Amino acid sequence: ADTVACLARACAADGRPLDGLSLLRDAARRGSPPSRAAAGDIIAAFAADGNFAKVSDTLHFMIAAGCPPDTGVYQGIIYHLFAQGLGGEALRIFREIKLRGYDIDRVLYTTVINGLCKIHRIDDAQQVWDEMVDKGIEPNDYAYCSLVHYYSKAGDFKKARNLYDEMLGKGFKASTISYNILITGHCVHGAVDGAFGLLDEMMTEGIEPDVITYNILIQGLCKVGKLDKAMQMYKQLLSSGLEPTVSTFTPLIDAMCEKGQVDGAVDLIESMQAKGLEPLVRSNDSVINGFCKISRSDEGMAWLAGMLKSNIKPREQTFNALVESLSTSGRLDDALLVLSIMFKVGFELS
RNA sequence: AGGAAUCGACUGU
Repeated sequence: ADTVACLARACAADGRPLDGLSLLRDAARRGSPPSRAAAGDIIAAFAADGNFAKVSDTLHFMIAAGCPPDTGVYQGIIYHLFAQGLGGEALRIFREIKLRGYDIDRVLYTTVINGLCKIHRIDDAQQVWDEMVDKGIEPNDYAYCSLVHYYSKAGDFKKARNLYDEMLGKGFKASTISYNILITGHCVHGAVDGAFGLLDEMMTEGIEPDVITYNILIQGLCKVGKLDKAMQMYKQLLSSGLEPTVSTFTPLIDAMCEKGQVDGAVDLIESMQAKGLEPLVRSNDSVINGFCKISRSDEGMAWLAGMLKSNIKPREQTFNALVESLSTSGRLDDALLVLSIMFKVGFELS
């Protein structure tokens, strides 16, 4: 029976929950009840795939086999429902298991609080928080961070900071993640000075920024047009030994193309590829738009050819910009060629 | 025991 459970969990981990479920069903038919852990893993795998019909099948199977799901199983389902924009269904299940007498633990409460924050239902989140506290469960750093994240993103830095300090007052330690949350809020609202103040603060406390910290700062700087400073942060990221990610480059490429520094953007794309990172489609669109903007539409067209060769489809507005740029620079034949490609991929001239 | 928090990705403007 342990072997069945082990194999079934391996199937779930490998993204083959259907195979895992058949194993458990066969075993149950031969008289051995499924393990909760294995069934739980299978349910989580179905939920991660958005296959909630199979989640429901597996739940019914567990109940019928005399092995009803525990709160951990429901936590996984609720988490994935929120993640896939099905918060209403998540809340319905949350209410239902409470009615059925399940004892809700801290992780499940926190999952619901976080899910509600993400869909901007802060009042409901607060209500669940209060319910948790009434039950004698103290919010931990995860729960605080969910609320801090909400207020931070909403631009209510005061409230975010108050909650953050309350968290510290309860003995939870500041971390790279908690600082990243505060820094994000400032960057989203263009308050880059505040963001850098927080960066100083964290480093003074001996908390090291990670690649996400840099990504947030770079994005914030690009947003307010401080491209030089953003590039400086990119270099600092490299010299501190961290590995950049796609999200490190995306705002830099965008901002450079926007400012007409298309050669710099192309260099960045080449550095990405040298590191094995593929730029987003959107970055390719930016390059073409950038070339058009600085009247180098021939290079924009060459970039388009490269995209098509790699089976990447530019946006409709990119085609339009290119057609316009080619025609104003007198390259009518090229403009018509691009136009024909545009129609072939199903786009219209604006 | 495991399962919950940060940039990003996807979709729209």
